[in-house]
Amino acid sequence: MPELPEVETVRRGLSPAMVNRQIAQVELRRKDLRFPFPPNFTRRLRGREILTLRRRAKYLLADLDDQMSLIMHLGMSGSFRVEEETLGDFVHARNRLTAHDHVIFHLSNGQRITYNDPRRFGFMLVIPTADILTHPYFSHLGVEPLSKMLNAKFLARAFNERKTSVKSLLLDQHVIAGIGNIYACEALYEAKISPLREGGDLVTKKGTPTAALMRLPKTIKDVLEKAIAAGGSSLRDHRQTNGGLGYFQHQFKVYSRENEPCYNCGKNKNISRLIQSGRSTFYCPGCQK
DNA sequence: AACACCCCCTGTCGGC
DNA sequence: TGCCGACAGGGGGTGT
Repeated sequence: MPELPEVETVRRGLSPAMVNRQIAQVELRRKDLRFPFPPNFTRRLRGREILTLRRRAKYLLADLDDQMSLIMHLGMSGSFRVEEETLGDFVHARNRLTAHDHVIFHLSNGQRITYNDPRRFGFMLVIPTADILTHPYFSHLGVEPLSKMLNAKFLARAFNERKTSVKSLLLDQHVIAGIGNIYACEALYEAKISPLREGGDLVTKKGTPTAALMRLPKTIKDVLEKAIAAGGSSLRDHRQTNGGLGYFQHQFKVYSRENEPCYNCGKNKNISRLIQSGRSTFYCPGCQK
């Protein structure tokens, strides 16, 4: 589920609850998510203070007070919720747990943070903070799409001579890190670029960006920023940490709108769906060239 | 190197 | 009503 805007929404929701707080206890309600929890996972977190909560691509990184960092990935269906857990409330709190509440962080201030993940594609691990940059999960990640690193010049270099479709390139976390299926579709629509175009086709023979490629960095940033402002997109599982829904799904122009009219072309053209790299792509054949 | 394809897992939805 | 297949926001591995 969660692409960059959803993970960022979660980060902002968790920060007030987690940062400068101590983890009193971590409760695992099963031994694995996508992978088994590493040995001593709970012991390494118990008693630690969380200094910062960062996001890199679709990962959440909680830096601890002992030079270690808790790495969390939400997979397709992970979500967190923050609740009060006073002593008197404890029994009631337990009763509010559901079948897919897999990890509970009990904080020393009486709050608890519960990780829920029906599909269990998410995972958590603890590694030294200093090792994050060289860790296999992070060392090959591409640029942050909301940073200045993402610009037309960068994309021209990354796309040059690539025969891969621009849609697949946007999903490639080695190029840009954090875009997922929804926002790749939406950004290409806004840029009026067909998802079927080869990457190299968006670069001139001189290696400079074409006019179409010049539009793309801004549409990516715009769609991600608007989605963050809306609290992300809630299709099934995504929740803000207070339990509220994101509402960017109401602003989708193409995603999940197969056979519905294009807002740009009117009733002349409908949104199409096709499969690229095994994922659904939604686009308008009328205005995306 | 770069691609298509498959898998992990659970839930939901539409068609019959 | 129930059953069954398709599909879902991610990402890693394999084989070509």
